[in-house]
Amino acid sequence: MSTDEVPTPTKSQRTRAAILAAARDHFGRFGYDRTSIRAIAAEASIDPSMVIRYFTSKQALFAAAVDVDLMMPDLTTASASRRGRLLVEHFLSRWEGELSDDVLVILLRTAVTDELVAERLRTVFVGQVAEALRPLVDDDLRRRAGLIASQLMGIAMARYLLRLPGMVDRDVAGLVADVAPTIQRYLAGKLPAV
Amino acid sequence: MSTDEVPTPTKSQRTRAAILAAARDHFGRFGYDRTSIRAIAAEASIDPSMVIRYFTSKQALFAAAVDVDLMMPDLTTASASRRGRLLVEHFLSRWEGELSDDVLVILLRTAVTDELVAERLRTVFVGQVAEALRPLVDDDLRRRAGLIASQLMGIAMARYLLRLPGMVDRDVAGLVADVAPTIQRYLAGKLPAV
DNA sequence: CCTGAAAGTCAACATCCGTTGACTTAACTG
DNA sequence: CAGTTAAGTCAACGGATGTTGACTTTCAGG
Repeated sequence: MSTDEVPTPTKSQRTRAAILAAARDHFGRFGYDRTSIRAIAAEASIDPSMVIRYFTSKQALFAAAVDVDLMMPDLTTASASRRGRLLVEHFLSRWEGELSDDVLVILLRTAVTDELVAERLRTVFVGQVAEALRPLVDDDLRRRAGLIASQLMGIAMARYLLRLPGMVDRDVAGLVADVAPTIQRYLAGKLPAV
Repeated sequence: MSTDEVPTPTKSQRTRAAILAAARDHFGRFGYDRTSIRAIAAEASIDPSMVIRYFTSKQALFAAAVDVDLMMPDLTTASASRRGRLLVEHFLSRWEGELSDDVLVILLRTAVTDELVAERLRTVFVGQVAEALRPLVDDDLRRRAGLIASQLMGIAMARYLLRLPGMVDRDVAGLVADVAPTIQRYLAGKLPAV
């Protein structure tokens, strides 16, 4: 209680939280452009002007709603040969459940049409993915991180955003088993010279 | 000249082509929502109402502009061990150059926020990718096609749409060499049971 | 040259959007 | 209880969009 921050379930900044939740829901399901402040306000049972009052603009609301923490697991404690599988499991388990308000999915949906959001996603991958991989990898960090990101994002796109057949009709365990060797090779396998 | 269709460089349905070109350019660069008919008309040096006159609506124009042909190569003539590499080379060479008006990129950009476009992309993958793979694969066609699609789409996202570091700063040959074994395994390698 | 259809222009419509300012209600403090 | 401040409502603004209909220009064919 002493070091914890804001133990107070304080007044009506529950509305602030309600706005954020509604925003994440709408942004996640429809993307930035097709989400209107009016719709967010309606879902939060509040007036549209309040949304602007709490956050200054739609863009600022989006920025506040999408605060990314990939919660990358500590892979150094796992045996080297199992790290690829662990990485795949981490992302898939994160996305299973209802993923509509997963911030990473929101970012993916928006980054393809918004250069500022793309820049943000780049920062996340460099700062969190590449950084988590650094202690495991001695050579070609950027190269390996890029390859891993491409395969993981491809799965997110194919299975969760586009719902491609052949990807949606799989159970998580099977998918992990299929993809883990790929990630393991990108992570620690021998890659072709230059 | 007899069986060829419309050898005539006919009248001003060059404008029709101009509209389509401008539409592909804008849709490809900014996505569906951020492309206005007025902007397309301006780029085609024409009045916005003409765009509607030629195509009935913005949605119909999009549908007409995005007519997808992946031009999948015939992989059966290649030796079985090189087919993965060929597949990767095919897609990468297609996307290198200026890709802004590549219909597949336009589809990718739009499908993440538009369910109808996503459905269309699904049809393309089932009808063209899976179909091209059918003669090469004896088991688990959908499974293998889904895995391949996920890795290839992941590359498109990471390198061309999001421009992730570690993916943009590679030459094509190096990228092909890195990814080819993955595709080869998804295509013909032994996959875990069920 | 005249005519009539095709190609193109112009202005306006209805609608939705983000955002703003004036106003009213609720809640807390003295 | 009075009064100040925060929380919330209401109506409107200016702008952009897709789409429409009436009008004008272009131009081939008799």
